[in-house]
Amino acid sequence: MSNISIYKEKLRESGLRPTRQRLKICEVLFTPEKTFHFTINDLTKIIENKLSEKISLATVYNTIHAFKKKGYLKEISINSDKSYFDTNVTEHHHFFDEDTNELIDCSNEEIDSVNIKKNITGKKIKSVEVLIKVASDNQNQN
Amino acid sequence: MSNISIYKEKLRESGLRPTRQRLKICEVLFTPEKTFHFTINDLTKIIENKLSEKISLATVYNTIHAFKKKGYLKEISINSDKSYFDTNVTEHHHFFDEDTNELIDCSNEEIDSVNIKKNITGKKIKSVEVLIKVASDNQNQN
DNA sequence: TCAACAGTTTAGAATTGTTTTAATGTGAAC
DNA sequence: GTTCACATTAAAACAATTCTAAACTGTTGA
Ligand SMILES: [Mn+2]
Ligand SMILES: [Mn+2]
Ligand SMILES: [Zn+2]
Ligand SMILES: [Zn+2]
Repeated sequence: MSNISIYKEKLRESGLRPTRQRLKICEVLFTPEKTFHFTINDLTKIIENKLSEKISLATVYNTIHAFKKKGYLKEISINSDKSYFDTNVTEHHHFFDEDTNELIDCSNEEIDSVNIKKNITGKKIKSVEVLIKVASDNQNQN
Repeated sequence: MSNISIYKEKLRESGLRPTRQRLKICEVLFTPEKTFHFTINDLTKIIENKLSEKISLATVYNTIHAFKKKGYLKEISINSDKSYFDTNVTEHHHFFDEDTNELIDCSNEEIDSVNIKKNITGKKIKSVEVLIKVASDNQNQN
């Protein structure tokens, strides 16, 4: 039950050579039945610990950026410390749990579509996304 | 026509000593009639070029963080490169112009209030903000 | 089949934004 | 004025990310 040949094909279609490293990253990102959010650090840890593979950090960055450029990943900015990536590439909203630094999807059905009355002359809307920051009720929010 | 004594008072009320550096930063941030968005780099350039002052970078960071903590500034994350700050501390939404990297306010009257049907158990909503990315119509959006 | 080459990986260096350190300076209180 | 906690500073440290340049590898096509 390996998706490797499927990933090989997808990569070739995209003009990316199906290298060992890229196939491994495809497996980690696209085999799970549910989409998820991750940082580069998360991903390298999965590769190193769970898979006992060794892929250089530069390659992880290269690959993630290549996948993002092809539209297979989305980048999400929550705080300026680091980037989050999302294997759910549909337009959708997020909860951000400030206690755990965790992103949680909020589908479009769970938020009424945002009605924007203003527009910027000469500019086209590329995306509309809602970010809902949440935290434990009894929190010391300095 | 100087607001310095007002800023001095505000700082003292906040438990912050009204130092020369903080007063100068207050002037830059809070004297303009309109609120605005800036990065630390923007701010240091204003201080150095327009005002020919010299405030150490660490002090700029210290002061901005102190002002944020006191609620006089908001931090906005657009991309992970750098932080944006906002002298408009009310809850509001933003357009982000991908051509110019410019933030534009979108008041609550210009967006219908966001209706969220989902909630996260045990978590309280701290903020709900919409980010609308825009770009020139005829753009090469790789 | 295999030579050739463009694309890819890699370790490490460089860069950038930000934070920390530790020494020096200064506002406020007495 | 003296004192002390708070603040400023230059420089070092740090963390995320990007760049560099050399080695490697998938693919092409002779
Ligand atoms: Mn931050
Ligand atoms: Mn970025
Ligand atoms: Zn998501
Ligand atoms: Zn704003």
